Amino acid sequence: MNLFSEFKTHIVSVIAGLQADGQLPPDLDTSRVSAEPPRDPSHGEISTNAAMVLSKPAGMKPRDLAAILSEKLAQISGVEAAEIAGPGFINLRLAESFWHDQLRTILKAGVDYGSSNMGQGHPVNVEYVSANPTGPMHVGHGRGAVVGDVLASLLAKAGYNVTREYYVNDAGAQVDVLARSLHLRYREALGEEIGTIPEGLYPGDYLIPVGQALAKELGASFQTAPESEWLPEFRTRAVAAMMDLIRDDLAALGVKHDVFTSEDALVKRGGVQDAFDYLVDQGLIYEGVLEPPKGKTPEDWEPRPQTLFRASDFGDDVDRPLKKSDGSWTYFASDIAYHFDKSRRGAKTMIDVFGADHGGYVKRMKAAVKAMTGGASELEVKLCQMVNLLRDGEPFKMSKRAGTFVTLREVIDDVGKDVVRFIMLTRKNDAHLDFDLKKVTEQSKDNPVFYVQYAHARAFSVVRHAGEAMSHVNLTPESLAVADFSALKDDAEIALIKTLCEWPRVVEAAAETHEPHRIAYYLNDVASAFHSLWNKGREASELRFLQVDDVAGSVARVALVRAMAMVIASGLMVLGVTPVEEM
RNA sequence: GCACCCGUAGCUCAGCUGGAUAGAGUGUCGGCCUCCGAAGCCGAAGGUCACAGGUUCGAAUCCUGUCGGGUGCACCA
Repeated sequence: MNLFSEFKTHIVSVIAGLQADGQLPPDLDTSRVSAEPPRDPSHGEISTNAAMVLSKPAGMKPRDLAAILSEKLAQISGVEAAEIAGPGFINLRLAESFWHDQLRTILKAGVDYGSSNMGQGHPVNVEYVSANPTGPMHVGHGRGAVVGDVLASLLAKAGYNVTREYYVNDAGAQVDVLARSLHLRYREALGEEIGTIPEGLYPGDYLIPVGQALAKELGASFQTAPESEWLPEFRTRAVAAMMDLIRDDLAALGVKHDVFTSEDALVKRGGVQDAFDYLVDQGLIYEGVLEPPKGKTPEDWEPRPQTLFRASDFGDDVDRPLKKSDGSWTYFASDIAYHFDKSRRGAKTMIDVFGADHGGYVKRMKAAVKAMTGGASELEVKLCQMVNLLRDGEPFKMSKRAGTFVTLREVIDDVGKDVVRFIMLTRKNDAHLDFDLKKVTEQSKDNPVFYVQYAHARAFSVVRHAGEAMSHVNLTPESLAVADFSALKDDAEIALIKTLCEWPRVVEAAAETHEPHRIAYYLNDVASAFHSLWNKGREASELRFLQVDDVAGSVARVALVRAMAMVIASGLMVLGVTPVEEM
């Protein structure tokens, strides 16, 4: 519940009252009635379209209806005036004391301000990262990791029951490749000359220490053994080592998961077979031959009978194979089983955060979820576009030679996790993101992280000074919350309170649309409003936060500053960024 | 050829899920530090919201088509 939805219920009840009086017809749909902040601040604080939306069904002219409504709305507590404007908007102006009360609410709630019960404990499963366990994370993975992690935090703040999940793709041919690559490094550690890593294997240096550890532990027992003897062992160990690596990267980025689900384990316990059987029972499986893709037929294309799932019955473009020609499961088959599993574990809403290169995969996965759960669970896929690494405006050169590429870890070590996390949210997920390693370390206005952090640090600077100048006054949030705020009456001061009051609404809107980047933009707005007020104090001395001859006013302004810092901190906590008190 | 995403100021992008005169940052130009942190602020300039239709009180937003860019397109994961 936020300020604006509260007013919407006020407005709806006013309408209901008019219906009871017979002034309005009984059957009106109020679902499209809105209560929003108007774009132009001169239009007041809350704007409603009620008269325009209801005019036609009520059989009245918008402005006539607005006249009736505004008279009643003006009587709501805290409303100073209700004005009719434009085609029939009703703009509400709220009293200064109303905003002062809101400020008290913020100070009492602290960083919990903005928390909501909108989700009502609805179970949501957010799957993110799910990087293949074949090497360390790269920067693109990092974006998905941050988007997923922050989305999960955001949903939790909005009252959803969130499970954070990582799907470990530890089955399939890629793990064989990894195991062979590791075996080579193992032999290398035993003193063999292995030369250059053959094409098709993973050349990265990160396997060298793993090979050395294995050589030390196992000795030469697998050095010359046939592959069939060592492959299972090396698969397990390689995956474990890579997951350790990835977990380290995630920890460095501050990204958390509740559950790691293993694809291999899922397959071994028969999960895929179960899901498959279910689809067979539903009559959604058949043997068939797919048409070649039109326009661009692969050179090695040949008609091939396959075991197909009727994905096109559920909105996909074509039916999709679940078994390869050798009879083994496709990745899609195990992914169906995996999502079925998540659904059975209680997820009513599933959100997958993928890279944009998985775009072609979305329809079939949604189709599968629809088929498997009969609509009981819903899947949404967030696709994250590429990250372009730059250094001072120039594209960052990545050398794939010898497997060296810019890892996520290198970037984190370079600029810090807070910067990485914030920058990853400065674009909506489906837009390309330029990440300039030089600009974000410049600690200037080029750098949105520092703009927001600076506001927080400045606020604490004021609080520190206040503590020295007014050592006899209790400046804890609890006592500030009951202070006299009558000194807060300048437009710029009230404007800052209004901006702070939008936080709960931002949380709810961002949670509902699954758009975590909105938090970053909002925090920028808060910082801007604060910096602006700060600088006004340079010219208008009555706006300076601390004034020796005005203790009551200074206390009121310190309260405002503290509340601002609380909202910034609350937002940064959702982003997983540490608010700093000094820079 | 098909599917998905995108097209907003010179550049990079927001635009509160249909609202009033479309906003930031950056760049350009001009101002503000004896004073709580100038890592900041204020002002000016900059637009046919790709184009054409449609839906309605009202469209950058929703629908259709066209143009332009990106991504993905049989047993890989």
